[in-house]
Amino acid sequence: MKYSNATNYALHTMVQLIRLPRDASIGVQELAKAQQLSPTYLSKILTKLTKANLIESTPGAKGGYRLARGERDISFFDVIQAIEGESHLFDCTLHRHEGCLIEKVMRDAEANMKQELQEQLLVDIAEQAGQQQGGDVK
Amino acid sequence: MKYSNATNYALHTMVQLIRLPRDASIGVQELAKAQQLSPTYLSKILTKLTKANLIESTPGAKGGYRLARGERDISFFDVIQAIEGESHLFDCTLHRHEGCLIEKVMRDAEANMKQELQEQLLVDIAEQAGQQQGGDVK
DNA sequence: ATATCAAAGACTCTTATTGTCTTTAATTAA
DNA sequence: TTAATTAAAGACAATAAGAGTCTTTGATAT
Ligand code: SF4
Ligand code: SF4
Repeated sequence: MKYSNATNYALHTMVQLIRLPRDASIGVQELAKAQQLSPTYLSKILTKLTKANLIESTPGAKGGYRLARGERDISFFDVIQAIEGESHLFDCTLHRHEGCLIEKVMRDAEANMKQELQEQLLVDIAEQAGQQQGGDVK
Repeated sequence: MKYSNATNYALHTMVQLIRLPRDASIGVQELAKAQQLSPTYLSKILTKLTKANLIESTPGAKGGYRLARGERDISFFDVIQAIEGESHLFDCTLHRHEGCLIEKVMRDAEANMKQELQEQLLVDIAEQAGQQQGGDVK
């Protein structure tokens, strides 16, 4: 029970993109290099982020990726949901009783966490995170 | 990214045990029947619950399982942790920078959820849940 | 037309979950 | 003390999900 590595990569990639100069684009090659990650694999992650309207892509020469919205409009939750999907942490696959109380407790707790992650903006950690992640990627 | 079925089974089993008359024991056979689940598989789950000191077991004839502590001392979180372990929802397997801000945000949100689950007692839903789960297990 | 880039899909590899089966050990009842 | 009963442990198989690679297609700029 753990968020996938893809989510981790996505968060880092978004930080990279947020730290990019306004209106600049960057290709998957460069993005992948910073994370020591295969470009084709990262490409899949980027496609998910694109479909979630967090970033936008332009193919062809001088193309690449850039943010699709203001940086103060990008939360941790947005990125996580783009990768992990809409699925719930708890999903009863058994009988699906109407008005299940177990599910309600679990869903409420989960909603709480997601709410908190919705309020956390990536841009708020992007500056300091840059010192870390930009620093010793060996 | 979903809590395992085992966690679901464990929650249901704990509800069953909470609804049991005081100081009565019940064997894995009966517990499994109510959930239409293989006894040997449920047995593994029960062993985890036992190791987490949520229930206690006695082998041999007239043995079985019963609560190991007061029912107001058993939270959702206790059961979940017994099955899922201590692992975190977010665990950076990459560089493990000191004082990572991404991890901090994720861990704080997770802690929030777990705190809420710690406050939710199984006994508080056991009565109504019994009507559901005891009812139409077909 | 050509070089450059993202998107899509088929495919493999690895890991975790789910589940079964068999053996061992502890307890009670006869 | 023997037999019946029950949990614990561990080996094993089946399935599903995640991680990752490779190749093809399609869009864009020069
Ligand atoms: S009580 Fe809730 S969790 Fe349990 S089987 Fe019914 S719907 Fe599922
Ligand atoms: S910044 Fe945090 S999440 Fe990113 S690689 Fe470092 S420790 Fe891991």
